[in-house]
Amino acid sequence: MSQLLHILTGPTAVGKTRLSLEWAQENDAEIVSCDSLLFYRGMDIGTAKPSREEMSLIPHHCIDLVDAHQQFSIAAFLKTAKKAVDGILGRGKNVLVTGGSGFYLKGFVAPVIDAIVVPEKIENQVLRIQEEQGLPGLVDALKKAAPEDFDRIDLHNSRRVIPALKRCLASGKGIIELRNQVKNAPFPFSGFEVKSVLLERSLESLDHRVRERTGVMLNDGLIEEVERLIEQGFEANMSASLSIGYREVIAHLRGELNLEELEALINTNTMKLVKKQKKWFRHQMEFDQIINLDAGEPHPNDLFKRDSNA
RNA sequence: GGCUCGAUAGCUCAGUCGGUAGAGCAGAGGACUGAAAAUCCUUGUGUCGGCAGUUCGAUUCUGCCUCGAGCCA
Repeated sequence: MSQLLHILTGPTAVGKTRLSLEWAQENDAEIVSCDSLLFYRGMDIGTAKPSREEMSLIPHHCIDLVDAHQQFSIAAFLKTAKKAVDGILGRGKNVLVTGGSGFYLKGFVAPVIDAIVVPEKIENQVLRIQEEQGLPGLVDALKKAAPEDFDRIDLHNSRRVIPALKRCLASGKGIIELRNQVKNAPFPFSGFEVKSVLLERSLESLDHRVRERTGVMLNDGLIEEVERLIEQGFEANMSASLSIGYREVIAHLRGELNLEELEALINTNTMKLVKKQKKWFRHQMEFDQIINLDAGEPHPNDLFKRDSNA
């Protein structure tokens, strides 16, 4: 079987879902979701998860894998995605990877994480430093663990410092050494051929679509969905409960926002996400083809043709 | 109609005991090794509501006006 991945991405609300379904139907493909939230069960409305009907048309993978209070990660995601891809190829079908999570998407075309296993002892050690001394203590510890190049990471960002420190302690190696090692290491999709399409729209057009979509989400019961999730304890899962649409509804349920403010805030935060995604696609990835949907909906068979307006 | 309070960055507001002003948010740019829809970094000139007065100098003090909120009639 040929090891080929079709990747279809673009910012939130650009229109990925519909096009991906059309393409998958025309090309005997199954869909692998590349989204950092769709794997949480119960997060449906606010994530614009494909509907039951849509998922019944085409087999979807990497959706509804865990409960919303359970932690998931890019490592777990890539492992699951690899299994799904192998399965699809084994069935002799095409693979269509769709979603807007840039970091996760990169995992299909390049090594993005290392294979270091952090022992529980080190996990606890780092946690203790974090609790007792905060970021300065973590930076100090990192300086000791990797004196030559500790300052090559963002030392103001504990989300960078903590994993870096854990990896340095667990491996006994410096950051740069680890990075270089990862750059050349095999990754789950090493050797796969990739065809990629980036869907685009102007900010004005996306803004319009986002506003419309937020209104629909609230109408469809986003607030009730969040209430249900809170009962299941999803607030313990930061990556789920800090996501756009959800964290704003939580604030609303706490009485910090009225309905009008809620809708406005979801809109501006979604647009922030859109701009961040565009940035990621611009700086971190390369595409064979870029299609601006403002110019009109393409026919599914026009996708993945390398010679168009890329 | 009278009184009180307010009017400063796109928004919410600080502040200047008189020497032309600064935060948060938004916006813009950048980063990215297990939370990535997260997180972090950089980026702030605006008739300081209008007109006059006092002053070497007013956004700051005084008067009038305009607009807004509240209270009393």
